Amino acid sequence: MHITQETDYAVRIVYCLAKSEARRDARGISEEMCVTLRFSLKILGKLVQSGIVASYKGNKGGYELSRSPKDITLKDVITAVEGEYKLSRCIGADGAGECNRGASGCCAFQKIFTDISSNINKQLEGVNFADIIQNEKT
Amino acid sequence: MHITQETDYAVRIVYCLAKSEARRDARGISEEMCVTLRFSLKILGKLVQSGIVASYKGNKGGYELSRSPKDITLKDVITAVEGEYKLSRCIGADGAGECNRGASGCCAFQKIFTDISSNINKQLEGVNFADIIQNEKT
DNA sequence: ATTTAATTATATCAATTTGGTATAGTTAAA
DNA sequence: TTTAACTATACCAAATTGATATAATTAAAT
Repeated sequence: MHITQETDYAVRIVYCLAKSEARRDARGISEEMCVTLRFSLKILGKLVQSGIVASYKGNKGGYELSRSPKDITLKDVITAVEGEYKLSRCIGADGAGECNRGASGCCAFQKIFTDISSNINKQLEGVNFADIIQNEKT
Repeated sequence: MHITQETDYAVRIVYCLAKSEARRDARGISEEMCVTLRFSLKILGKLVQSGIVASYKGNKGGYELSRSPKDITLKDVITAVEGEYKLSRCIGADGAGECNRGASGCCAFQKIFTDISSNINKQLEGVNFADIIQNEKT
């Protein structure tokens, strides 16, 4: 019932890129965020795949955010690393049922779990990286 | 970023006891909730230890809720099985810092993670088992 | 007292997830 | 052509999770 270490690192990496406002290579990011280079590379790969980060190969290559920090939310990063959030396995990512308890393929908790998941998702969507940087300054 | 299978079972077990309004033995509960007897016993042990459920040994023994369903929330059950909820390991259960990033032992995310954790906790505290049973009937 | 039907404590174990590493290959600027 | 980057794939070990086993304890009923 918490984000994984890997996701925590991912949040810090995105934060680092957001603050840098420049292309950064994996080595620099990993040193600044105190995450091993190889693990950073793995996480950066996931962030690239999900479209949050753009990568540039070759000499002078590196990583940049692919859109403005204000358009990247905590939910985006969590989803990129862990997949779609849901409270219980018994519900699908879209809120539809996945468990088969009860004759109707439905159970007492599907709606409740779905509602809570959706509220938590809204929470996570409400925090973007421009805000995070802004808040830090105050 | 979701509740474990064990917690999901625990929620169903508490729900079962809440609906029964009578002393139930582990075998009956486990059959009704489709959880193996032994695993049910383990979960019931945690619920007893946390004070949600009362146990009675010996012949005609079994389990009952130790207080009214309306006074048992989803958060109570999740905490009983998984321990206190927090979004990231980098914050303590009380919201105090546990990580040591940054010179001051503080980091850009401690406040944000703490705020979100506390909101999610409020969500989970807002759902009690009397409501769950009530909702099901409509 | 004895039997029986229950819980309890402790220990163990296998499967899954998580955290982290290694290697070989690809790309593009200089 | 060299070099400094990223990429894809695979692998492995530690931690967590899900589940089981055994032996002991308890209390009602006979």
